[in-house]
Amino acid sequence: MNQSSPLPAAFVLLGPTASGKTALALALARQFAVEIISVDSALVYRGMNIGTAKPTVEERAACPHHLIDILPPTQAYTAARFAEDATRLMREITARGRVPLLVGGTMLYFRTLVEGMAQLQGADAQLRAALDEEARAHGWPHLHQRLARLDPQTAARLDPHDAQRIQRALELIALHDGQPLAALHARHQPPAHGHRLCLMALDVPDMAARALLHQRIEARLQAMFRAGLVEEVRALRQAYPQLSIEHLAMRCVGYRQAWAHLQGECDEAELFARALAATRQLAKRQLTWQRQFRERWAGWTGFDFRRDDLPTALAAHAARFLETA
RNA sequence: GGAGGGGUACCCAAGCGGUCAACGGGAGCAGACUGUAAAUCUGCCGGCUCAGCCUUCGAAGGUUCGAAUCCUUCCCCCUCCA
Repeated sequence: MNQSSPLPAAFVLLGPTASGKTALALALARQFAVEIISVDSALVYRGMNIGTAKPTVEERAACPHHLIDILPPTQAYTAARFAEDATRLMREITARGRVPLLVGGTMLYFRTLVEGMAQLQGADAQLRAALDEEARAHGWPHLHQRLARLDPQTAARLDPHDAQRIQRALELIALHDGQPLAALHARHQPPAHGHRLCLMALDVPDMAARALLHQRIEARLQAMFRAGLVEEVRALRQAYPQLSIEHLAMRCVGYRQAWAHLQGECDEAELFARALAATRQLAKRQLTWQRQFRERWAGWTGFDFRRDDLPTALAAHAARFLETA
């Protein structure tokens, strides 16, 4: 990279669920020649529109949108796949003379985008099935003990009940000839997208702001129910007979709870209460990530999500970023 | 009016003379997080000048060395009979 060709710019907009990202992204799209890349593990699935608060077809007509509706809910999308897709799309968009605008709330994906990730083997369905089987028989603490023999360092930092991470650790070790995770993580690769990122975040800075976010979440969930969230899940079950609660798509907030309701596990009032709590908890975890990012990433700029001048404030910030090449 | 059941911390709910600030679950708050991440997991969770102290188990009295647990009266809720 020489000084006469600085890295092209990309805009990044992240925030917790229901903080207003979609509308803001569209506002930016009116002022800049952008193409939007969705950074969202749920928007990738076709047929999941209401519960994911997916931008409507009309909204998406305002500018090109990517990584939305790219898979049926029976398939799995992953962070690694996102890293590949986003890298490719960012280059393509820049080559077209536009600016990539990455918008969403899947914080692991953002971390991959900014910090990169290690070059590792992907999921191995057979291996995972075998480990699940063992866990059912003996429990995850038992598998954690095995991990302690194979990779004491990793076992020490994982809780014996952290099913997902124990499984992935054992999977990785098996796929990499017994190498411990520390060695594998040493293969960490910086991100390959070749852009300098304008990091803009929607902040929820105090408990009063949190209370407002909770109100918005509840209002939006009510709207989702009125719009037919339960019917959407019912339709998915009919359209994809093989679809089960095990599929990643059905682990999404709202869908998982609606699934339980359709199985007769709870009435609609209970469904609503559970989905509401799950959404708030999601927002909370997103905010935990954001606090960490704020400390870690240079150039991070937070905006209180309650501000009523957000479109102009973000546009001004983005314009300044473009100028400081 | 009569018979019975019940009122426990934000919610549900165990406890039924001491080991109870009170099992458990939910909610909430904080945190972790390297190819499942809208996932998975952990900690805290009455108050305080916090190895101790203070105020709690519908209310008020009482019994007892000691009560959420026993007694009395009162208030409220539910079921059945009238």
